[in-house]
Amino acid sequence: MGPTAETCAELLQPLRALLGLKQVALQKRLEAENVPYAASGLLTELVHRGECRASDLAHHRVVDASVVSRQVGQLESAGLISRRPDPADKRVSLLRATTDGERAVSALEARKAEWIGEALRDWDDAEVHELARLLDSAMRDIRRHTIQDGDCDPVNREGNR
Amino acid sequence: MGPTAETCAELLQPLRALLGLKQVALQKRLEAENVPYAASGLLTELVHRGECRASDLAHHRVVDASVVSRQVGQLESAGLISRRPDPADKRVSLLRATTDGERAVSALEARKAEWIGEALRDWDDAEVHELARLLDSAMRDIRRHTIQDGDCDPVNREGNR
DNA sequence: AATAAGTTGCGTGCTACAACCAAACGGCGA
DNA sequence: TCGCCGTTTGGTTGTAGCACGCAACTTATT
Repeated sequence: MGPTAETCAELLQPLRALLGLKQVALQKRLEAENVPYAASGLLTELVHRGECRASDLAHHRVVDASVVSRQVGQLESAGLISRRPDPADKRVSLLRATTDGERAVSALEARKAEWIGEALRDWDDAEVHELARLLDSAMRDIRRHTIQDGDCDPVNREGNR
Repeated sequence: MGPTAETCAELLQPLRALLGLKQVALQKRLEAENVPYAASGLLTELVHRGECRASDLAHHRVVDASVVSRQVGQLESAGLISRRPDPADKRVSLLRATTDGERAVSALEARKAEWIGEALRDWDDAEVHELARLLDSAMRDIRRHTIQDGDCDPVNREGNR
């Protein structure tokens, strides 16, 4: 038997606060140079994921393929990623971060880690580690539970309002 | 003296995944009836916060006052919140969720908790509780460190913990 | 044929910034 | 003390830009 509904409800408030972090990140200019915020996120994803196709990124970020297509265009114009035709399928291009792109992501993550480190300077290292472990685990479970049976549900997607 | 940079970096990936939850929430229609997603978040904030002014909400959500103004308009049109002139200052109107608004938030949070509960059905209740505790604590510290938070809650009802 | 990857046109939602109004505040001089 | 005027603050509206979804299309795969 899983956790009680009350315990799950305890998660809601910090989760809500967490989603609000996007605003803080925007305010702190936590994005790569020359590319908008969303594209920076895509670039980070690509660096951690390694060479892959655009549709993989779209699926993973739960956005439409057109969104990824445009952001890929921005990143390519900025010289942060490169495309390579897939030898096995001429429709797809394989995306990979350039050296500049990897450098930008490293710098960005360093700034983020520093920011968090300052905010949590009173924490025990083991506690932060434990939080990271639990959070990572929870996100994997939530993603797995949500993406698979929520994804093939075309009735569900009538415009974003 | 605080967590190491490496440990903080461990947080980055789950945090990134967490921000992506917004997309999942949009697809699952995790919003109140008749109001867009962002306004639903504002309504939830208002319910937990109790009666307050628009500028308080703007500050805590780290958005411009104009954004709150428009979302308040949406929520008022939907009958989910009500305004009351502040007797002490004729410029401000005090905002409060209506009974309908509170009902909508309750229903929304129940759906969210159910969703999370299903995703974490293999978890131990104590572990979820521990995650909630750590996450809540971390968010408070990050917020406090990032925003100068003169957290003056004049009418703090309902200690959401 | 039917399906899939990617692109482009178009409409909408969310947001910030600037300009604006009205109320409140703060002297400062008579 | 009173009254006036400049400044500050809460809130609204206009404008612009980014992010996103959907539809339609092209090209390649099956």
